[in-house]
Amino acid sequence: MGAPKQRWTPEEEAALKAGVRKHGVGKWRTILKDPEFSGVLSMRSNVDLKDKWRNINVTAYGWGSRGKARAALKKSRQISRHDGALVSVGTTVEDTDTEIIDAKPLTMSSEPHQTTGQKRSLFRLDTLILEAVTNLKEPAGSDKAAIAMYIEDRYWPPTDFKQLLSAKLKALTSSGRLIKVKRKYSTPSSSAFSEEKSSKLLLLEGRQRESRVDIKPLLKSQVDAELARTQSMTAQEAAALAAKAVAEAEAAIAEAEEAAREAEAAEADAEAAQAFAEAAMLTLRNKNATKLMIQV
DNA sequence: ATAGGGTTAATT
DNA sequence: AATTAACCCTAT
Repeated sequence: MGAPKQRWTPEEEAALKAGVRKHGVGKWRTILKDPEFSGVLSMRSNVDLKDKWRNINVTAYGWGSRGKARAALKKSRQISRHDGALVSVGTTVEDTDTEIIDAKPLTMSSEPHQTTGQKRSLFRLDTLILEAVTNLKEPAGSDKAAIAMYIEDRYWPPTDFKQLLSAKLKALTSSGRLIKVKRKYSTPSSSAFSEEKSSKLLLLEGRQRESRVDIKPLLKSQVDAELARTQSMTAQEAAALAAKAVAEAEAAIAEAEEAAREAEAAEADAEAAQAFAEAAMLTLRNKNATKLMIQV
């Protein structure tokens, strides 16, 4: 009879990720032949690897049942949104491993005022944010990047709505409509207790429960997923993403400083460390995208 | 050999 | 019943 379905073990999954890291996405046969992974993956075929990789990335992005449709939408949006400001990067190909990208693309593009469009999206932004947080269903809450991605996927975003998003998140948090725990936002009802709205209390509670062992693997997997995606991108897409990553990293660093300033000593340490970790990973992601761009 | 669409088994 | 994950099929 047919094979009863072999579920992937964490070891196999780890081997696959490592293999992709070493050989790149799509080199399934190569990964399989590599003696370092051939042992663990001996029960798997190259097609299995491909399929599993697809599943990993789908889940890592919090896609629901309609991943395909959203992927299609996303792609068309990304293609249609190339500003051209980023593409002028490929000039220096040699020893430039750090600041190839002069990132200010997200600030103000030549758009004068589109009152109708911006106003409408602004009006819905509160709702969209809440919708994003609830639909993403991330147990530990969703960070700003995830929320932004969710919104970008479904609705056309204003040229730079990241700033607006930050402001709105802040407002929603202080008004109690969102709970912020370690730079991740979740809806109050999911937090079991709804009456206490002292954000500092929540902060401490969350810290104790998650104990930072929980949060790091999550972030790492997210970054891994995005790294993998950059490897399957075109140079233009990678450039756009890289620029975005730089902007995000800058924002993260700025927020870290802000947090450090206004929090007490112990909390400041934790907050700053977390923010710094995110910033560092964003930077790493940026470097990889840049590297890819050079190769291609 | 790989990517992508599609199907079926398993989880919730 | 709905969602997810492993598996299968086909075109490139």
